[in-house]
Amino acid sequence: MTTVEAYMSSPVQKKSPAKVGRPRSNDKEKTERGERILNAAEELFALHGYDGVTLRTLANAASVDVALISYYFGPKQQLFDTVFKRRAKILNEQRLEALQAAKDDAKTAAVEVERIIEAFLRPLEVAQESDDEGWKNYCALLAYVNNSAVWGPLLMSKHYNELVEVFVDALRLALPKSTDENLYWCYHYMSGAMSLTFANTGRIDTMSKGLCRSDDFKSAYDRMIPFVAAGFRQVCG
Amino acid sequence: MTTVEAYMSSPVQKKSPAKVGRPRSNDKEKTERGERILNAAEELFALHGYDGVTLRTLANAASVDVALISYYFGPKQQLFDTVFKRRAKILNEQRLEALQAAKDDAKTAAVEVERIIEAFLRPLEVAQESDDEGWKNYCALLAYVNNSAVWGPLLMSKHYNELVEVFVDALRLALPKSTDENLYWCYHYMSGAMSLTFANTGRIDTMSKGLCRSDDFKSAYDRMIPFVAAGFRQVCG
DNA sequence: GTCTATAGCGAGATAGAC
DNA sequence: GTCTATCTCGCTATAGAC
Repeated sequence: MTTVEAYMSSPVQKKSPAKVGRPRSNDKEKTERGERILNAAEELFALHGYDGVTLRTLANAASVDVALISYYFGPKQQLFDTVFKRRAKILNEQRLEALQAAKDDAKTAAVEVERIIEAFLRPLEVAQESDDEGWKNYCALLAYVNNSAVWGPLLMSKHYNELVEVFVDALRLALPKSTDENLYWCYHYMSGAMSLTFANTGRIDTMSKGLCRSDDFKSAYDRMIPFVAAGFRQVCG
Repeated sequence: MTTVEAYMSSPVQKKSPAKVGRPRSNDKEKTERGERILNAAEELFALHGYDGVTLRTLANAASVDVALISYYFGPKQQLFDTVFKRRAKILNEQRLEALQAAKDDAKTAAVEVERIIEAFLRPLEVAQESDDEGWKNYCALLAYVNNSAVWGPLLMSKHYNELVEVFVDALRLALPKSTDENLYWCYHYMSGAMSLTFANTGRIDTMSKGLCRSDDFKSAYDRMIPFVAAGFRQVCG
């Protein structure tokens, strides 16, 4: 626990104050290793699930000794939690910023449904399109966790409930005639559509005989946003 | 393989022709055991995924000896495949029947979008509400497989692509202005919304502070159908 | 047809050498 | 801080007794 927290609290700027003495071979190497482990874990957990990944496979993928994983991150479950929470904060901040920008534009009026959905979903397109492959893997991991009856209740609620509340509040203002029950169900459908897009299984490729591609994120989100917005208006309008 | 196929081809009426001779303790007991294994496997695979279930746990849950699982169903992968395909056929037949009924009602005209979505989704509500708990578990398994980058491409395409084609054909007639690209993406969003509902994670319960319940399938589908139909109209109209 | 016993392997975790 | 070696446990699969 302590090791993990220490690592997570200062993930980048841990370059040691004095760079004068003997050239410690660790320092940069250490954080690099920690990140290699987290990146490999992200990818493998997303692809095979928690139980489908062994610490040995992971160590191999990260080019690191097995024992180091436990040394850095504690037991396997704790590693999983660390991987999951790593990018949650960043993602939520971006979505809240986008929502705030929409609110600023609307001034005193309620923000339009489309703009709210856009603020919620578009940052995910950006993430999945990022040069950092890790974001794509993290989104796939989100799909796994969100659909898991074991991990979903634990991790999604812990790291994403606050964000959901803010967006549901905005949607309530945009759709004042709606009951909360309708709002939450519609949020649920949006979450499902989003998750399957995260999962990036390549199924739409074969289904459409190559017409659509799983990794064509712009196409996916350009259609998902109006689709979801229309659904909200229909059910909650 | 042979054992599996033999078992699957006559799942119920295998009561042996002559019930006259000595009372074989096997017969009924055997199929009961086979079904107990499949039912337990369905439940456990849905909850923990393929790698999260050991044959020992499964044997224990089915009150059966470990060795019997291999004897009946072959290696673990084959068991998984058998579990997955068992209810796929039944489900697809029900959905095709519902679509045919809608087509009959419409006579020469194209079937309405809402009716097509209804034919696609409502049989799933019925399944999830069934007294046979197995259906609920199977739907959760579908959520797992559909979101898995490993199993999805293998099993979904194998057992559900034909059905998808029929429904996309109907939707194409209902929305003649749409491109196929739009149709497939919208199908994808519907599939995602549906999967998360299958997953039955209880997350909407905590999110909505008890206002909505994961296992309130009527509420889920009554809203999902207009939500999805409106989305299709918006993007493909 | 069923179950016991075990082969053969690999898992997670850690003690202790360096 | 890193890695070797090992403990203990559990896995899938099957051979062979009943």
